Amino acid sequence: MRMSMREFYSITELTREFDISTRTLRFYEDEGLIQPVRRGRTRLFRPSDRHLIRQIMRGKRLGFSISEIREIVQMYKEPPGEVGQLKLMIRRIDEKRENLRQKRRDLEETLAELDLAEEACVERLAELGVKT
Amino acid sequence: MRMSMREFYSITELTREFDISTRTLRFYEDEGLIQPVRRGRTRLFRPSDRHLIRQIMRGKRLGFSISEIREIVQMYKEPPGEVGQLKLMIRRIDEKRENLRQKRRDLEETLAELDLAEEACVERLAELGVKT
DNA sequence: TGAACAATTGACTTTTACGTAATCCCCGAG
DNA sequence: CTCGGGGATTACGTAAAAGTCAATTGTTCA
Repeated sequence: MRMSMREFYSITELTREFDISTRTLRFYEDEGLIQPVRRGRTRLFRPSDRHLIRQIMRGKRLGFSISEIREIVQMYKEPPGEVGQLKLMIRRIDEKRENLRQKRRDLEETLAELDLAEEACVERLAELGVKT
Repeated sequence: MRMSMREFYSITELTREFDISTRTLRFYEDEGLIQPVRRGRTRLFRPSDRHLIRQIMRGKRLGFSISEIREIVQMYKEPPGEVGQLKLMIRRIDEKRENLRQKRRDLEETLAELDLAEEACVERLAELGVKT
């Protein structure tokens, strides 16, 4: 049935939802990350555009540049039809995954060190006779 | 014993080890991230500076800005002596950890989608009669 | 219909994180 | 000595990713 699946979102709706500016969304369109349709000159964002924006924001939070994000969203799309292209795509996906696994290691290490730092603070507080 | 623990590293040694430029290391010093000692005007990097650089690079890979990295390395240092400062520090550590956990969720989601994308490619290859 | 409001476009500005000379100092080898 | 290499400083340049501002152009609804 897919009720309540809206057909279009306005640009300001999405800026509010994702807490970004219209300038940013237009910038992403210029960069070819999203292609909202138009009614006259006004942009109409489909659910698929919205989903893409969600993925873009995720990429941003992970510190990827626009061009890296462009590469990643390419990977999510329909696989190419030609064998060479497919193999290339698979290799690039593997590279990205390796990249992400490195980030995960970095992340775990950082979290571990922050845990230690917090422990040290709590201990210090205890020494000063403060109840946590 | 701590044999083979060198006392100092030169700037070019570290640029080679971390694959960054001297400009970058001087920039980090200007930004207050590292404080190598000096012999005359020449910078001498201690093992602790080297360790800090390692942490900085980790922060970079995770997409943190210089000021975020500055905040993080503050947290690794000795806990402050005053109760108010300690409590503040603990709150900030918690915030960073929440931030990192968000990154981890983003990371897992991205990895999962890349897995799907790769599967799709492999399937497509199989359809085309290519043996993986 | 006409004022208010939402969107668009284009140009210019800003911030971050360095890159890139240009020039100078110091030191050890030949 | 002297010169070549490593290091320092100063200052200007730049690419990425938007922010900001101005001038217009629809759009709506009282």
